[in-house]
Amino acid sequence: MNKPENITIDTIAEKAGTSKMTVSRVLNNHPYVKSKTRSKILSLIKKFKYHPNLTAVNLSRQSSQTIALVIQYEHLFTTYYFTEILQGIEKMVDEYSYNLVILNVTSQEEEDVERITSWYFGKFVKGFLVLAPPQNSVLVKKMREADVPFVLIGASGGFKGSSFVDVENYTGAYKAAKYLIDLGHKHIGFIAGPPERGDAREREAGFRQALADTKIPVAESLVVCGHYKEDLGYQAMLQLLIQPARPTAVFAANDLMAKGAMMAIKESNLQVPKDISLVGFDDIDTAAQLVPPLTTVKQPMFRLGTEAANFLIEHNPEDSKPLHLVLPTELIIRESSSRRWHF
Amino acid sequence: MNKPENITIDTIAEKAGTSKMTVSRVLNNHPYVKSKTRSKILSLIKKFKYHPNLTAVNLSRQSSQTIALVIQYEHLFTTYYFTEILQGIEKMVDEYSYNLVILNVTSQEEEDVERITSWYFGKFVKGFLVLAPPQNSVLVKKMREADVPFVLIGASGGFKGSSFVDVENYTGAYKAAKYLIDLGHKHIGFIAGPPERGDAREREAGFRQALADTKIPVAESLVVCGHYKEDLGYQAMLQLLIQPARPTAVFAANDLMAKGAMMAIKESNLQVPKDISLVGFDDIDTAAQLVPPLTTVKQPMFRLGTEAANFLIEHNPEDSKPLHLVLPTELIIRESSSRRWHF
DNA sequence: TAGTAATATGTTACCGGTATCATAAAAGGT
DNA sequence: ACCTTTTATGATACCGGTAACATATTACTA
Repeated sequence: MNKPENITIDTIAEKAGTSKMTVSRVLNNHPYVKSKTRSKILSLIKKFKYHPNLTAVNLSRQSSQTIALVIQYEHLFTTYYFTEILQGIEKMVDEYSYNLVILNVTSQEEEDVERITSWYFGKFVKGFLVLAPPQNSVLVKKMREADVPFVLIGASGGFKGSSFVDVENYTGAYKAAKYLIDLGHKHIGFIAGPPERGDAREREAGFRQALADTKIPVAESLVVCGHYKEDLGYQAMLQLLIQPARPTAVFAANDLMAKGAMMAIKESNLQVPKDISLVGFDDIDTAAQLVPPLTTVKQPMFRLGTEAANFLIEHNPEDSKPLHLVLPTELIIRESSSRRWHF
Repeated sequence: MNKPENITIDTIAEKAGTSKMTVSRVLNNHPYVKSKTRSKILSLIKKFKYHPNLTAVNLSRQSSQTIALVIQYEHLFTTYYFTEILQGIEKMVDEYSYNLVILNVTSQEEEDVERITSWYFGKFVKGFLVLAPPQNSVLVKKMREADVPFVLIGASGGFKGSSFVDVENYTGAYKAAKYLIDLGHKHIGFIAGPPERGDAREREAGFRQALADTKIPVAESLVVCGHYKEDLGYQAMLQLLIQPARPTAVFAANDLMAKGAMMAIKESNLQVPKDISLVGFDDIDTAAQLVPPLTTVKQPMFRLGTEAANFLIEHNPEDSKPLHLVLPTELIIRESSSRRWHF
């Protein structure tokens, strides 16, 4: 029953007959170590399966090499683009040899504030990336008050004083709506996202402005809310279809709802785009795989992740101005949209 | 430019005119502190916004109060039930005042092994919950070799020696298939999950056994693979529909594929369940919201999370036997399935 | 070959808490 | 009033590393 002794840096130093400082130098690739000493130590490390105690390392270095991503798990499936952003984040985190942890925040943010910020105050993490917080986020408010370093992802709207990366929701939506108008559509439906989210509001604003700019009145009966969810997009579309003056084109504030809408259209024995043109937003993976492939507004999601992570890691909050980065969106024209044929 | 001094336990002790030990006692609710002293210290803590350095606490206590959940982000959307499991985990984690971090593992597991296990070796986490690893998981293999504490969630199949929680995939699938058979169906299609996953194989085995037990031959042309993905479920169903002898019932190995399948059926102008009965597996949120609501096999996902987390937190690996817990599944009969009418 | 620079290693203090043991003060018992 | 408990607080060492500085060794230069 030999107790698996705790192997520390001292163990290795002793076996190697050196001071622990030399071992530390080997661990950190310091140049001033004789190659013979180095290899001896390395083999001992292997032999004893030594792993440095990261807690001790962090305490000593007074830094953590870790950042946290705060997300609302419940939203995971409506923030469908999540994985791509995450991949962007991970890329940066890898490049800097950082670590990433993911922390959950519920819709009762108040209860989570303490738990989450203590990761920073307790010196566990250098700062936070906050994914798409609601406009009135208590968490963000508290973080700002307490000078916690953070970068918001996709929530430029309500937090002008803080660092954020976001995409041109307004312009993207404007372009999409304008595109439909240019195709001859005058009766355009809109399936909106959740009103508490800034991006959703911007997209709606862009849509409305495009119509306004071309003197097309917005029929309020053609604007319905789908909260970014597929099944609610389906429901919303059904609602649009029973309108006395059915729209000839529909713009959904995200692809997931567009997908639901497409299903509803098909089930009503109508065709996309012959009877109804359909445009989405996000360009999620499945957008191109739908039948017909979905015309949509593409966001540079991967880059959203890299930029946010890069800033958080590179800049310490005292010495730099907040990051305000808004990336362009691009209209991807596929086969779900076409010129208006019927009246 | 007053530098925001680092507030430590010593700062508070000094201001309070006590030793830092007394402050430490206050922080940890030790009874032997005069209430006057306690309240004085508490007010100073508040005044100076003192937060204990968790890194120091952990180093001193030689423990971390943190567990990690390892998931493959890429799978996030096929492991749809993820959020419910997560909520179960978080419940336990909260109860024990633990912390949870989520770590990503890619499909190139080899590259992640070191990064992930170092969270344990570096004393950052007490152990791991591994969500639905592939059957030949390198990560799990290495963890076992290195005596890293972990609990697998939903992967009992390939890892008999390790701790796991899982559900009765085999029995659940058997029940579903048997149910369809009892409804008079003899021509039953099966949409399978990814063959590298144990649960998918068990579900297929249960399906096959039910047919075997009732002397119904399995038509291999009616078994197609959909890899747990919605759009592949759609494709798979289309394939089943062009078979010379169309199935009168289809069992999909998860709800997501069942959903895709339902779409395919509707688009082919057939009706569920009149023309084809449809049964899924998982009972995800949307299952009940489909039109018609989906008959499916419900898994106790929340409990899967609580049990796994509870075991990992409560038991240290040396002193206890591995956990082998298999929770029952339940057939939820809704409206997507009915007696066979036509031949 | 001494003198200086570059390389290699060691010493000490410190990061910010907690555990353990010692000691002081207050409370209780006779 | 004296002794024993209980309560309250302090002193010291320690957790496992790293930073900064000191010292020893080797290599190069004139």
